[in-house]
Amino acid sequence: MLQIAFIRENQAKVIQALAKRNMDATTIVEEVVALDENRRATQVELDNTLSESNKLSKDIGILMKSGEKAKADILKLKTVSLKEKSKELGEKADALAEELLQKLYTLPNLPSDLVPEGKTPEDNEVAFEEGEIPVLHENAQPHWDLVKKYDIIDFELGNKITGAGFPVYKGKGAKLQRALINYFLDKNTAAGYNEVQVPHLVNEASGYGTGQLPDKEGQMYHSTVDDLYLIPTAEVPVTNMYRDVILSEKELPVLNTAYTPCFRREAGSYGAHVRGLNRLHQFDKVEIVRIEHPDNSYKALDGMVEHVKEILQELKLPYRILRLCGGDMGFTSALTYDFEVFSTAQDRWLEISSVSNFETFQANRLKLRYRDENGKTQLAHTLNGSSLALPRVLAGILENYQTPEGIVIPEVLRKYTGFDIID
RNA sequence: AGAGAGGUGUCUGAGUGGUUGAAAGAGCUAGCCUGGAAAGCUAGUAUAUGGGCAACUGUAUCGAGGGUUCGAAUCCCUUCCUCUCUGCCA
Repeated sequence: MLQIAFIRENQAKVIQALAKRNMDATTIVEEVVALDENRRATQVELDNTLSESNKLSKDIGILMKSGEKAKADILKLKTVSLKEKSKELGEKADALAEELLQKLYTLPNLPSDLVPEGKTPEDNEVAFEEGEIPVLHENAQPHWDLVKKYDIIDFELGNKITGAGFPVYKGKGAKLQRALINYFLDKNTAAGYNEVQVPHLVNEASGYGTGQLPDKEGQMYHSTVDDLYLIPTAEVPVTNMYRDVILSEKELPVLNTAYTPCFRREAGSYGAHVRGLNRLHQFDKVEIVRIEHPDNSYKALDGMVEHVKEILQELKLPYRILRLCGGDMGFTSALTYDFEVFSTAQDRWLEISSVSNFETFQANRLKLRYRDENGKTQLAHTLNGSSLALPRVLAGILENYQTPEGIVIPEVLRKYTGFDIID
């Protein structure tokens, strides 16, 4: 959530920045500023009224103590109108604050200066590309055929148990998946991230904290009996560990990593691009989350990009990095790099990681702050990235490493899998 | 899930209607003392938000939300959480 004080003082800047998201924010910014002004004026009036009645109450207390009940009764009469007035003003201030909040929820984060102009994924900027695209043998197949051939992932079985998008991993497929999780976690902890295991269901406050609510309400599975949401990403529980927390400056940066399953309803998506592992309702992901000093957050973002790069280099997968354009960027992000692996058999790029700096957007909702050298509290910056999302990495490996003899396991994974080929 | 007890500041812990944002102690910070440290002494030590250049100051907050009252940490209701016992269970 954007800070109202910032919007108030930088209206033109906010409108200009949001234009990069192809959004005309003129009206809403004006509304928000007007609401805020009205709210503050009402609050001042309310505060003054309350101040007056507080004073009277104190006087009444003193009079009662000294036994001057008659005098106290006179003062009591005076408070009646003040009470009515403050009730009215309080209700008005609350209503204005609520309206303001709802409006603020609709405003996405301001894109950083580095974000390229653009409307669609085609406008994303290729920032980096590396790795050779392998030349596959004649009968190369997409992963959805490969997994059947080697009987390592069973989509039908998942359909039977749950429904579409909930596959069953079997045998070497399950082992490979587990190997990837362990490998990713080991890479992350070696890079200084602290491994945590977190709940897979979160409450409403956590959903609001990281910005999934109210923006993506329909995208999360909701257990209505207990009013809990299945996490769409580990980002939600991991970042919310720091909701309402004030860190000391020397505790920064905070680095955490977690493996969790992720649950996404993916309402409205269908077609060839969602075949096989390309889009699932439940998938595994290892996430990295950082809390940074504002001065350091973009350096940290670069560091995260380098870290994910290294993993893909070790896996020897051809990949590229996109700097997302204003139109394709997530609601809460200020700058996002997407990683895509090239699937030779599908002849297309598959998104496998998204690394973002949220600046203070999440911290403002979370009330995640640190104390600066002057002892003042400041909003921290939050960042996160996938390192990595499993299914598409798996798809990339299956498709790019296929040979007539079977699927060769990338070398770095062999000590985790205990086998070097799926045949 | 049922019965009981409880949730107070960084921590321990007092406070059952009246100048209580909150005793006391610990911790922490600064100063004094010391060759240095400990001890001792002195002062300071929540957050949010409004006003003010600032000093300063208004308001709100004692798990959360609502209510009673001139006045609530204290009384009432709802809700969440913790502990003990019983039940169930990986």
